[in-house]
Amino acid sequence: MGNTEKNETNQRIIEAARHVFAERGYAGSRMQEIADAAGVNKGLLTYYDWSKQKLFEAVFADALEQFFGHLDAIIEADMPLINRLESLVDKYVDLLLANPSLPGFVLSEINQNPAFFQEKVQSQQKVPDLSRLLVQIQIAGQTGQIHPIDPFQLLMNVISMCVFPFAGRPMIKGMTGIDDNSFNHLMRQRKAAIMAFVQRALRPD
Amino acid sequence: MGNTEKNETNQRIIEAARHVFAERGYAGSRMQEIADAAGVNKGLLTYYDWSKQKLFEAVFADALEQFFGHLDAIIEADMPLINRLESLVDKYVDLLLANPSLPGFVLSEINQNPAFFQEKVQSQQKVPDLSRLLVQIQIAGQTGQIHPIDPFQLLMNVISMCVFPFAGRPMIKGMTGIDDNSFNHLMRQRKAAIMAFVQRALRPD
DNA sequence: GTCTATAGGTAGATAGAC
DNA sequence: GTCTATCTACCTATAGAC
Repeated sequence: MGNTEKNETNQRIIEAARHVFAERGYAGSRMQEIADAAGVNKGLLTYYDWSKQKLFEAVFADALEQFFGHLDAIIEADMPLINRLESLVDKYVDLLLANPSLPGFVLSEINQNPAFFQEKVQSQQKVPDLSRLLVQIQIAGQTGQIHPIDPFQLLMNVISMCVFPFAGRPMIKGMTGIDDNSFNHLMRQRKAAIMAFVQRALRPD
Repeated sequence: MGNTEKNETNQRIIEAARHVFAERGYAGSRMQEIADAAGVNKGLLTYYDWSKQKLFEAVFADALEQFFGHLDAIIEADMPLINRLESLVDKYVDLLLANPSLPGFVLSEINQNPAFFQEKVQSQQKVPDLSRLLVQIQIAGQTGQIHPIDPFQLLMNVISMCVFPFAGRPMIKGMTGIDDNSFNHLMRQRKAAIMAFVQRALRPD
């Protein structure tokens, strides 16, 4: 991934690749379409030393970084469980509002090539360590701060509620007939809706 | 070798296509791999009048039917809201346990080809009408059966919590290192976990 | 019904002109 | 740096042998 110098044309190629790969997936993308989207000739992709595989790895590594990177910061910070969950929902939905195609892209590619993701997990630290958060949930249950709950299931609940609507965005848009603006509006409302839901479910008897 | 054999071979082709398309997506699938998975020669695909597109449409229509079909039955039935939600979670997680690759497949293809899904929605009744359920949630809130909640957000919460872990199954398996058996065990526990969570969140003050 | 061989088309990559 | 032309490999589909 050494091709990230400031060359403007090269940046346009990377941006175009990000867009095309996110829309069509790796297998469905064509170098010709990436070149067209970048407004450059296909031959230039070779000139800038990009193969399809290299372009994808650059774009996908970046997507994984975005998808998981924000979690780390939230998990490392020192705050009470409810605030941490609130911060997670707030920041995560904001991230997805700014990058609505991210979940669909990442989930599709991981589904279609689990081995590639497995490598990333083992070789690098692209994937956050959730154990601290899981322990905090366990303790909060034991000390009566929240109603006791299986930490894994709570975390899965919160992440599911944040991410799924974006992963299923074209489905939701298709079924309800709403446009991008209405969808975004619903998702901004959703931040408060999720937290209200979680807080009611967690509040001690 | 009579008609029975012909049907049997054709059936093996369809099953193989279901498997390969679910794993690799439309663009990443190869007719050769489908033939191999079916244990037949590639030329037979033409003999049984299958093009790649035809095979995919057959398999995908079936997947949509499974993904949405069960919702209809639950929505049509006449029961109190909480029971209906419980029935939805119970039946839906069971369906996904039996077909774990279904969400990843359906969501990937809809993301990569929204127009195709849009057609299905408009032309046919493959997609359930959720309005009855939304109205029931609204009324339950107004009559004090449950704590008032935006019906869309509640429905999104419940569906997200059921479907997302399966859509992200390779990711979850990769991050936690668990195998299929452990994953299935967690998802079976999850049915009760989701309903307990929802019921606590919805219970009136 | 099933196989082999191949036609026809397309996509990734690159050499070489400018 | 950018474009045109082309090479090579692969993929869908099918004709024809058995």
